[in-house]
Amino acid sequence: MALSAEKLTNNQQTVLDLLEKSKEPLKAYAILYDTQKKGIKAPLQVYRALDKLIEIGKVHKIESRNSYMACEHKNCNSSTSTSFLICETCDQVSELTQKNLPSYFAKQSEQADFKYAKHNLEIYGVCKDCTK
Amino acid sequence: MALSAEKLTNNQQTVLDLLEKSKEPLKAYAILYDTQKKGIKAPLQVYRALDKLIEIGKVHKIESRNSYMACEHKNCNSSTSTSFLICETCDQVSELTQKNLPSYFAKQSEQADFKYAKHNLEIYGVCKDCTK
DNA sequence: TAAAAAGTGTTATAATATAACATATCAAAT
DNA sequence: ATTTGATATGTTATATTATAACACTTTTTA
Repeated sequence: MALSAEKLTNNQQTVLDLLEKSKEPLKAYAILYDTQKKGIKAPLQVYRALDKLIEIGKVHKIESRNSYMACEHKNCNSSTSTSFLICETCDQVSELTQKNLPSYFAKQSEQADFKYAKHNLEIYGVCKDCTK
Repeated sequence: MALSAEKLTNNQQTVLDLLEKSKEPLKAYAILYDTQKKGIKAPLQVYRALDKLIEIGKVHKIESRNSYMACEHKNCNSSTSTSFLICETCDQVSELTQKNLPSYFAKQSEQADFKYAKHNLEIYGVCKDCTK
């Protein structure tokens, strides 16, 4: 079955719903706390749901923050590369949608004799709302 | 006193020496284990040394691996942006030295109404040695 | 040389993530 | 329809990564 058509289990859907409602990325134990009323009782249940959601591209991990966010793109089914814009003022994170980043990075990598496969880019700065 | 001329303390020098000798990035508790003979006894001593070394730009953290490496550049005294090439085969990490990355990212960010300050880039792939 | 700043050593604990194992669910292939 | 294999679940325990708090020492600077 194609990844994009994957049917989610209860736990997976519960975690995804929460992340989609959240304005900021959430940490695993925050997710645990917020989903206890939905029957999720242990960290492993959260991490397992996250693992699957990340695998099918519905969720991304922001490595430098140990936090997780729902993918903003419709029907995203890639778990490969990620590019974030992280506001240092309000902690909101958005995704940089730049189709040519991979080819740009592939070119840069090649100059260092390195074969590009995927990337994680975390840009820090100030978002639109916070510059006002 | 200028950062680049900063004199390191014993613990800081011990941790930096170890990282400079290492071929791969090291994890904090690996650093702790390897420096016990030099008098470092507790995690906090490692983390405090790392914090300082990162601050003065001598060490970088690879976020997605929770590991630390000595900066490869001479007299690096910037703790702002980082760009890594991470080999998925042998786990060696090198730094991408690309002067124009910040301006490139600044431009990309601007298109999303985001004010660029700094970045962390982690490129995954296969290094020169491992493609042979 | 006193005050301020930075670092130390130590114990305890917080925060993040995985191991192990028995059981359950579900799709698909006979 | 039923076995089979893959995937998910629930649970307890534990590993890994990182920081808090506090008393004390050293170094820098004014």
